[in-house]
Amino acid sequence: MTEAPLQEIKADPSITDRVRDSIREAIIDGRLAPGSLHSVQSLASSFGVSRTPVREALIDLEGKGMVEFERNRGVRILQTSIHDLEEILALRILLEVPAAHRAAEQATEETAAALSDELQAMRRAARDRDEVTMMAHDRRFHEIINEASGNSRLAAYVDDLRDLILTRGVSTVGRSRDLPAIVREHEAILAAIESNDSAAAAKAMKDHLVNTSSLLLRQESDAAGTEPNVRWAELVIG
Amino acid sequence: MTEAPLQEIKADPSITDRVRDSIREAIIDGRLAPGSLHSVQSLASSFGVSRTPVREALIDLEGKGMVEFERNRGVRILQTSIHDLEEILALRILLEVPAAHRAAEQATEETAAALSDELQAMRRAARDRDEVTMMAHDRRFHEIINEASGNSRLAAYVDDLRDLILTRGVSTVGRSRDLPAIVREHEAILAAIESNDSAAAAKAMKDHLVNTSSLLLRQESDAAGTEPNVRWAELVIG
DNA sequence: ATGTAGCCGGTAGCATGTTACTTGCTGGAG
DNA sequence: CTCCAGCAAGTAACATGCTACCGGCTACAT
Repeated sequence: MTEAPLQEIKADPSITDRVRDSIREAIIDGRLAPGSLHSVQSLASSFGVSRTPVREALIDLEGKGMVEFERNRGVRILQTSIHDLEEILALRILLEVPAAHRAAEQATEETAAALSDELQAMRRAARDRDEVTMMAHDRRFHEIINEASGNSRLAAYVDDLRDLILTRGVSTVGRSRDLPAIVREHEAILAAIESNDSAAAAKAMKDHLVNTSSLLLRQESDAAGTEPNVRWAELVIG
Repeated sequence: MTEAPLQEIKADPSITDRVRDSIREAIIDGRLAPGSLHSVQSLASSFGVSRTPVREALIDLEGKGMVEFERNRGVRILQTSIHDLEEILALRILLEVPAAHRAAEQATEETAAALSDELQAMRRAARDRDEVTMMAHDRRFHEIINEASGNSRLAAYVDDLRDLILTRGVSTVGRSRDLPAIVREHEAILAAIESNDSAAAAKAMKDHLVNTSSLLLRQESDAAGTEPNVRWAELVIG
């Protein structure tokens, strides 16, 4: 006979897990400056733990391309270059547009409702000019779609890629465009998914990502040459 | 004035690096059986090193989805499930078909020559019925194309995905189809790239990957239901 | 002033010690 | 025979010890 658990077991995140999250946050918000060099020892004492979990967390982050060990020197905080940004955004287009297509085919009531919730939260954040909250719900919105595609690896990989974008310390928003415009693009995506119109969902997602990419790359490089990411975008449906 | 180096410096791969490669090989060729549980201590003594580099190597492999730590129990060798296989093959189609398109646009003499070399080696291996050598050159062939697309992250990610496929211990070849057929598919890809016909390159790559996927999934699941990976394939050009 | 040999502090990489926990086993109670 | 408490073995996670090596600094030679 199987008993229902009285209480959900607490996952007991390890010290390594917590340190990894802390370091990732610190990199994203710039407290660990791109290009700067740090020793495992100094990080460990600032967290009040031993060197081992810090080192293990850094090995993880090295695998995701956020830091790099330099033998006998320290660990370098990496900055994603313009070229990295182009690669990452191209990958997002290649993966998320088909994912939106598949998600629209298979979307259930629950996923549509969850997306609607996130969109509502984005509207509120847009009204309040709260860019940080906006970004968080934007991220969750995309994550739900990617998971609804049925390909969990795709969702996880895109999520990792987004951390790398943040490593530049840029907001997707940018000065030139306002938050309501972004909300509108997501509304189009949601509408297509709700009506199970997969072709429209793909097109809406593609438009959104191409817009975001162009804006981001122009904002970062300002010497706006030809944008190679639109050439990748030509290679997906929608 | 810059001097030419008298001798190429040897990169001095760390113990961790060598252990990681050894463990990966052992997983792929089945010496570390899928689902089996091992202690860091036992692995360390079998390699004749201390526990630290072994643990660090395993953390790397955990990030790539090949193993999983179980607290106070050991480290579990993971087997990629049928569903994992579907996800991975879908990702390869999504990424490698556009990559072939871009590679054909930008291909130089050198890349075409390198591809030709690999293809030649594949022909020899096919004639000798040497499946292992065949696979190695097949892998390198795809890697060259992916790198020629200009997106190094894409190439690196696809390479990681291929390790996961091998974790099932399957050969791409299968009993049902012969090596020369595979060579022919690659010949079509190379021909398109040599003539800078990007649309044809994408189509050839798509055909090749869809064929390989179908074969692999049928061989593994043998209860061949509808194959969801062809539904992903509909979403890319070619 | 300039170049440089050698010292020295600091570091990652690796080895080893410690701890809390999980699990299989065993033996005794019912 | 069945059940389970408690013991013992083994483990990952974490802490700490050790070492070769890198690079900046200094001070001396030219």
